[in-house]
Amino acid sequence: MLDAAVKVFSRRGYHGASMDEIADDAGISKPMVYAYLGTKEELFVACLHREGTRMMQAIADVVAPDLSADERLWRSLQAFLGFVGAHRDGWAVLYRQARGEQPFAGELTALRRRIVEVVAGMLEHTLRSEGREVTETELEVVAYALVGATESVADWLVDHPEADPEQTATRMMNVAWVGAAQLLAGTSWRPPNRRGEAPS
Amino acid sequence: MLDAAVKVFSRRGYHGASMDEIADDAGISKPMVYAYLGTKEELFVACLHREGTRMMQAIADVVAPDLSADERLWRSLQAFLGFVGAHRDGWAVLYRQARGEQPFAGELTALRRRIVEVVAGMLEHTLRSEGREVTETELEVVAYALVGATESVADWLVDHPEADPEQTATRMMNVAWVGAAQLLAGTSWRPPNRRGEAPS
DNA sequence: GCGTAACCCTACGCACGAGTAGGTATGCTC
DNA sequence: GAGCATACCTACTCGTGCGTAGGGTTACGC
Repeated sequence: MLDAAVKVFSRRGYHGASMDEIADDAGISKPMVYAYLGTKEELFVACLHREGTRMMQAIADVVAPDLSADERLWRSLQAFLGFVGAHRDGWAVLYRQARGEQPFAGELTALRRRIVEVVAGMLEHTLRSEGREVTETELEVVAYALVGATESVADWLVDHPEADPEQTATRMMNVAWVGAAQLLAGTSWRPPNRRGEAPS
Repeated sequence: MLDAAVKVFSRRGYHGASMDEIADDAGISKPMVYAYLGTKEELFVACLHREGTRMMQAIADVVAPDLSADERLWRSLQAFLGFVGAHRDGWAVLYRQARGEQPFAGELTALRRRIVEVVAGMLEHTLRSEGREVTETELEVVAYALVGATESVADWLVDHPEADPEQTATRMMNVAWVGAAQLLAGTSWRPPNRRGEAPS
């Protein structure tokens, strides 16, 4: 039944989806939806939570803490893009719909923050183990960039059903890791002849 | 007057914003809004177009075709993040609101596609000039990743008003360019001991 | 065969907000 | 100062869609 809701929400958006259509799609009538899932808002939150939990679980299932950083990143990417490929509707709800709607933006931000923190933590751990220091903000921005890049690629994947998630993950890894590896190794880019702007 | 609309749309979202509130915020009454800007949908599209055009213009103003690839990327990033920093509301409308609403998602996708194509074109030009071949899809995914990373960092910037756009651009450049430069140089990452998956 | 209870539906009330009709003030022409 | 146009507002209509009230149907107990 949540499946029907996710499907309709993903197609129409939160406001565009009518409870009638969801009920219709689920093969039951509206009062039943209210009886089982509560109001529209609660229903949407339920969808959000289920999809969010599923996604996090899909990643957690394949990531062991004793793996190397690049292996963990690779597995996460694989799991994540595999998940998105298999649950395109769910991802569309999470990523495209929930972000704009004020009542739910908070939920989403929290989920996203957890992911960013995991990525930042991974980077930080690797950096510290090599004795390099780095500011909190610096890490956060890099983590945001990596997460955003991945989300964007996931979005691309949703619109290209013929694409192979695993191959896409490899491509993504090329951008993320080859870049990150350089950063971790201490390579950094600096602005050309202007007022020097130390990257903190 | 469009400023008021953008402000309200960014705070409430497309559906959440009432024409009354927009009119109120602009200091005029509702029929005036209809007289000048037309229906709510037209009004939103007008906002979208203005912000989109402004953004593209801000970037076009600082990018000359005779610059090196990294210089162009750097200037674009600077201009883009500077723009977002100066027009947080506008960016919120473009990025957070318009994406989810079916009637406008197309507009947005078109804008985004143009940006992705520019980035992909830049990458391709650099690659070809070094004699390397690469598939269309490969380029597209990398471009999507870079664009998504930048959008994500822009999003971060919106939520951190105290951050300096230029410094953030430098950080972003570190991720994007250091990674991209490696890719351009031919370095690539491959999955560990599994069924070999040539990155095409 | 009649009470009743679980289950589900059709059909409605009601609020909210987009878009408009009709009226009022200000200024300009002659 | 009468006629008229422009600029704007208050106050309405009307559609849409959330949430619910009240009725029908099936199955079981007695």
